[in-house]
Order: sequence, then C-alpha cells, then structure tokens
Amino acid sequence: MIILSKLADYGVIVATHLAAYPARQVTAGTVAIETRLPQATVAKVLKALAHSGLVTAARGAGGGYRLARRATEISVAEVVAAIDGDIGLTQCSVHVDECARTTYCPTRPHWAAINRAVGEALSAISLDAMLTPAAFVPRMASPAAPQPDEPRFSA
Amino acid sequence: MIILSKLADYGVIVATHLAAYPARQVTAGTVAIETRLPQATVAKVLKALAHSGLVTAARGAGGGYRLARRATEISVAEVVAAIDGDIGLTQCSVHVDECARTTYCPTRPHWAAINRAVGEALSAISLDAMLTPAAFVPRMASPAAPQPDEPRFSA
DNA sequence: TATTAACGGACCAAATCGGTCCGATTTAGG
DNA sequence: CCTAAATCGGACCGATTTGGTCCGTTAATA
Repeated sequence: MIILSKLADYGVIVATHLAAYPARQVTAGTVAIETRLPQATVAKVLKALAHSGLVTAARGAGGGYRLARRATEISVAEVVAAIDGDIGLTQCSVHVDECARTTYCPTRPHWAAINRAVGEALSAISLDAMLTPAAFVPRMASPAAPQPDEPRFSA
Repeated sequence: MIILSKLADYGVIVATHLAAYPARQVTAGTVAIETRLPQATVAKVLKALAHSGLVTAARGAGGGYRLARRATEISVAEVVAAIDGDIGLTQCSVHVDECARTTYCPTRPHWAAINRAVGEALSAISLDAMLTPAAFVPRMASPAAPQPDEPRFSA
C-alpha cells in the first residue's frame, strides 16, 4: 500500500523546490519545468498549497508563488495535509460520526496513539531538512537485514 | 486523507476479535455475526490473513480460523500489510524501479526515515494490546489544545 | 490596453476499492 | 459413501476516488 497520494507526493517535491530558492518568486510553469513534472498538475498542486496558506501567490504579470514561511518552519505534515486533507489512520479517525461501531468497537481508542506517532513523524521533518544531502539522513539503511516474515517499510 | 483501507481496518477488527478467544476455532460466518460486519467481506479478509500466515485455516465441516501465533506476537503492522501489501509512503518507496526521478529527486532518500517511524508505530502495538481497555492507552487525549494552523491527527 | 499569470471550477478517463458471488476442493459425520 | 459444512481461488461489478487537463475569469504589470 502507498500512503501518500501522487498529488501529495508532488506537493512535497514542489514545496521543497521552492524552499531551495527562498527569496525567488516563480510561476507554476517554471516550477514544472525545473521539477520535470507536468505543468497542469503542478499548477493544481500550487493552488492547493496557496489555498492553505503555505505559499503566497501573486497574480498578474510578474506574479508567481513563493513560500509563505521559512523552509525550517514548514513541515512535511503540513504540505501533505494541504493536499490530502487531515490525516487519520481509520475511517472513524476522520469521520467520527459516521461510524456505527463507536459504542462497541474495542480497537477504536487505540488508533489514537498510532495516529500520534505517524503525525509526529511527518511533523518532525521540515522542508529545509528535505533539502539536506541524503548522507545526513539518520539511519537511512537498516541496521540489520530485515526479517523476511516482517512487513517491510522500504525507502 | 485516510491511511488504512476499509479492508485493512476490518482486518484489524477481525484479528483482534480472534485474539480475544485464542483457543477457539471459528468460521468466517460466526466472526461476521460477532463483529457485526458483512460476512462476505469478513470471509475475504480472513482469506487474506490466512494467505499471509497470520491465521491458520481448517477446511471442511467443523473448520474455521484461528490465530497462528499468540496475540502478543502479532503486530497491527503485520495485519495491515497482509491486506494492503507492504507499506510505503510514496510511489518510489514501494515501486522503486518505476520512478524516473530517482537520479535527481532530492527528497527521495528522506522518506526512509519517516517510513521507519510509521512502520515502528504500527509494529509497536500487538493485537493483545488492542484488547486492553481504552483507559490504558497512553496519551490518548492531547496534552494541550491543538494549534489551529497545524494539521490534525485525530483519534 | 495588452499581456501575463493565478483563480476557480468543471470535466473526463483510468484506476482503485468495497463488496458480492460462484465453482472447486477439502473435511467431518452419519 | 454420501452429504453437509467450510475454506479456497477467482471473477466480477458498481461506486468512488484519483490523476490529469482544460477553460473562462480576475487581477496586476508594463
């Protein structure tokens, strides 16, 4: 299974690209070329980012986008949430009222702890951190060979 | 966005239900009734769990399913992976070869660290733990009011 | 006033997902 | 044996979501 939608993935790429040149104001078309992503899709992604306030948009000639905050102060979690919406593991996490099992489902309360962990993992890394070279990423390779029977969480 | 598919969610519910009566061998129909889930879907879920070796299946009259291991030794991560497949945040996490951006995409290596965190969160909790009362779930409620501008990771 | 570029939304094709159903196979019991 | 009970392994469909494109409108610059 893949957790992030393609759009959210693009969102992180685009936002990280903007973070690489903080002062510059760029058009959606330029970002598309530089990231080698389809331009119509990049425009859609930037619209979503602008709508959530992560980037500021300037219309008209000479307009374009730029980060609304410093790259150290925007987390991957925010970018993902801007495009895919608020993050929850299960149906009842996001749409609490629509779950008829609320009263008798024993597993439900336990998702909260896992949810926190996922959220914190996504919140802990900033766009600025995404720009640092891969060599500095902590524990990128598995310390030991993965157990064959264990589910894999690959890079 | 919702991370787990409905089927995977059902899988955890069903597996947890089996964990509640470790010695019993039950049919898919019985599990469906007791969990109040549609029986055809429960059958599908149990098939997937059996295929991955998490539960053992006995065919024929008097057959049914039971956990293959003790409830303390099966993690939520395994149940989810059995139904939704191996877990990865991005496309390039799961289908490494299909990503044309591999060579120049700066963000790619950084997903590994986040991936680990998500995987560990899902691996840390066992089916047995899912059965413990909600009052013992650590830090279920937020210690402080959530920041309005921060993405939410609700229960 | 013309050009540039974001905005807002509609729109479509494709893929995925939830859910059901059926024939084949296996086991237990009378 | 023969029948009933169950899983197994797929196929299958309808609904929803998703990825991606396009267009008219608005706003800003020169």
